[in-house]
Order: sequence, then C-alpha cells, then structure tokens
Amino acid sequence: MITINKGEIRVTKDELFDPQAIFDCGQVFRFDIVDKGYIAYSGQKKARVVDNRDYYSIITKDTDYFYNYFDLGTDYQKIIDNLAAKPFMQESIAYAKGLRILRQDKFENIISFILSSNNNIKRIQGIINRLVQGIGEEYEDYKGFPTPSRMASMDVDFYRQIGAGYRADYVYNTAKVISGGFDIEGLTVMDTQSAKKELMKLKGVGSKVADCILLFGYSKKDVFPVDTWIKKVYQKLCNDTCDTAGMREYLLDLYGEYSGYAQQYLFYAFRDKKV
DNA sequence: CTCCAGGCGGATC
DNA sequence: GATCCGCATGGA
Repeated sequence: MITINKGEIRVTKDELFDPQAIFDCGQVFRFDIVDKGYIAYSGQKKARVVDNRDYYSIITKDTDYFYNYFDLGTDYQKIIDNLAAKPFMQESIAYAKGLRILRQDKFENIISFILSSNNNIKRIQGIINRLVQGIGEEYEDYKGFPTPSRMASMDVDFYRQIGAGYRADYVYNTAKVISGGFDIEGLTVMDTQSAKKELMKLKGVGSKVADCILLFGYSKKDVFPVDTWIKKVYQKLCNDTCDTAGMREYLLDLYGEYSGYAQQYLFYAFRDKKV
C-alpha cells in the first residue's frame, strides 16, 4: 500500500519498491547512502528514504514530486508479468526485483548522461558531485543541481577541472544551448523518435545517451539504450554481434512495449554478473 | 604496461 | 550512408 501524508510517503514492503535496486542500478548518479536508507536529490529537491520494519518512509517537503519521481503510480507487477517469459528475465528480475524507473529532472538527467559516455559510474558520480558542490544553489543542508544559466555562465575550464575530460565542451555547450532557449520541456509531448532527433542536436548526445535521457528523463519505454553491458546481453543471446543500431532494433522488437524496463533489469543484472 | 567504463564527434570513403 | 579513430580520466 502506498499512502501520502504531509511530509511523508509510506510504501509498505509488499510493494515492488526496493531502494537498493533503485539507486544502485545505474540510472541515477546523485544520491547518498546513509544509515537506514538513502537520500535522493533531484534538481533542486531532496527526499530521505528510511527503511522501517514494515514500510519505507519517503520523507520530503515535496511529496507529490517524489511520488512521481519514484514512479509510484505504475503497476510493476504487470510489467514483470509481461516480461517474465522473455530471455534472461527470470534471473534479471530475481536480482533487480523492486527496481523502478525513476522520473528524473530533465536538465540534470541530460547533463548526467552526457558525462556518462565512455565513463564509469564511480567517476560519473564524482564529476557530478564536484559540479553540484562547486556551483549548485545552496539550500538549508544540501545543494541543488545547477541551473542551465548557471552552468552556461561558467568557463569551460571549470568542467575540465571537475574531471569531465573531453566531455567538458559538451556539457558547457549544451548548457548554453538550453539556457539560450532550447526547450527541453517541449519534447515531453513529442513521440519518441522525434524527441530523440531533437535531443541528438545537443553536443555530446548520441543515440545511446539520447535513449537514456528518454528513458530516465522522459519516461519513454519504447527505447533500448545499447551500452557495453547490453552488447554482452546481445552477444550471449545471439552468440553473435552486429552494429549497435541492429542490436537496438532486435532487442526492442524482442522485449516489446516494456523494453525500457527490460533494458534496465538486464543492465543491472549483467553489470553485476548475475546472469 | 594495457584494458575498460551507461559513446560521441569528426574525418574519410 | 557506413566505418574508423581520437579522446580525458582513474581503477583494475
């Protein structure tokens, strides 16, 4: 059962909701692991997830925002039932059960996944942490993700200094374009392929990064981000390899309307070598 | 030392 | 259109 009170969302433990899977699966880079739970940061907002005996508490001023953020309106049992008979799903879901696809802040998600390319999760988290600590807006006891205009106001050297490497130019340029009027909210109403085409106009956003942004920032499920781990999935499945676009089309067709969820179950399980 | 990590942009054909 | 290559950085 999921209930919203003032300042708290309660999720009973018979629900498909596992903070460990949600935060550890690689979809999000900005959270803290604390005693008895996690702290989630999204855009300018914050929530604390506390593990109680019979239920989880999501403690926040912004209950409506985080109800949506944690995708609490979606029936994950239905998704699991739909995917259960498909390749690698038994093992992957067994490992990733309770995983939910977050509905993340769009700008933060775009910058985060530009930084993710040809990079590893630990380093990505470090870069984002230095970005936020460096120029994020300060609140009572935390900092928010920097706004597009704030990011655009920095020198590109700042992004090199926080460790972005050759991606420094990409995030700088993207921040300038978005703060200059590129309407990332407007993409919400577009179909997936049109939105993808628009996102790929941003420097540093290629096909894979666009798919991640569409999945985690725009809640599009008819995508299949193909990264180094999903290539292993394909290889194991087909005992073969092909170009990235070919893999994506094949896997999209195979996993169907819930491809986005399937991809994340697979990514998490394969990355942690549970399949 | 080399290889790898939630790949991409640009050059070349 | 497809292929190839260089790329910052740090850990294994």
